[in-house]
Amino acid sequence: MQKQQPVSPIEAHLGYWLRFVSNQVSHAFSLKLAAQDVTVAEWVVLRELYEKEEVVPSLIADRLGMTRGAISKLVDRLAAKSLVLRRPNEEDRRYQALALTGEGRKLVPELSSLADRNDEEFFGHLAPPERAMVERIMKDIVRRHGMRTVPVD
Amino acid sequence: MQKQQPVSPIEAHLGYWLRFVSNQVSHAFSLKLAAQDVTVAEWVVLRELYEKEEVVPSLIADRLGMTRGAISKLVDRLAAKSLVLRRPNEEDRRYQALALTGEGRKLVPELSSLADRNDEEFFGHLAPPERAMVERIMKDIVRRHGMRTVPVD
DNA sequence: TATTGTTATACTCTATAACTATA
DNA sequence: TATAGTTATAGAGTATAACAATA
Repeated sequence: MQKQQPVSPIEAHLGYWLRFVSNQVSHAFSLKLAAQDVTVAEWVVLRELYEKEEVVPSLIADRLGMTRGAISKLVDRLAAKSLVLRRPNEEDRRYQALALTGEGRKLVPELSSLADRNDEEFFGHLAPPERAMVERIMKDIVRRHGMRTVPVD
Repeated sequence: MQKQQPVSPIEAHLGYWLRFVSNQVSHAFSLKLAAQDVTVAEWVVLRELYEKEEVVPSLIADRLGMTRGAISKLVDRLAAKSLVLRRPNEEDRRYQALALTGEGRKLVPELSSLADRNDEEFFGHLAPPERAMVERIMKDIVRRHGMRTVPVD
């Protein structure tokens, strides 16, 4: 039996606790979305399209930190579910525009209320100053590290 | 053009910011581990085995919230890298014991220092009371929701 | 030649379920 | 029959890179 080197416990890392909670929150949300036959990545794309009217796939890929290939497959699924449309751009035919269908536009507010409910479930008990402090710290870390893309997974 | 229903911005959810930071922290850590040819899931298993001496795969699966099938494949990879051994149990041959090899045992402290460094990078700037508060809040949420498994992904 | 979007390949993880060896 | 571990299949992500169409 070899000697044990001193190794810090995983629970000593703040990143561990963050991932612990974040994974459970995301998982609980994904279960709620699954009841509507939507994945978290799909939800994020639908949410992006809700305000933007028409968006080019490459732009979505940049904003979400996904590859164009990943977006392409994702849009395939959303189109198959009749939630999103691809419209060819006549001026420059390399481009296309993504837009919500009527069905997709109707679905977003429902999914959004699932997100509200999920957040309330996990963080609703926090005192307002606690909540504000966590939010401030997280935003601060995002800013310090120049994080730009919306988290999808 | 249809009327827009009021939809809360994603940034209004604390879960959004948590996932944002947590994903970046985990991603940065996975890059550090990749330099040692190890994934995050593999690291968690190695870390589990470091203290426990010998562990049954089903127990690992339970603790990490993974299926037995997932653990089986994971252990295949770790065994192929000569980091983990499977030892058949002679008393009940349905069981086996997992244990670190010498190489695996040597590697864990190195990976652990990568974890330390990663945590420091993202949370080192926090004032001790801030850090303590975040940690307390996260642990509290874990306790409230009866979360038991170690987060892997 | 550069860019958009698609497609192919490979890899990690997930989940379900069939399968084997053993008890 | 129940359990431990393996294997197969399918699905959702990731990444890289080749590819066709267009500019």
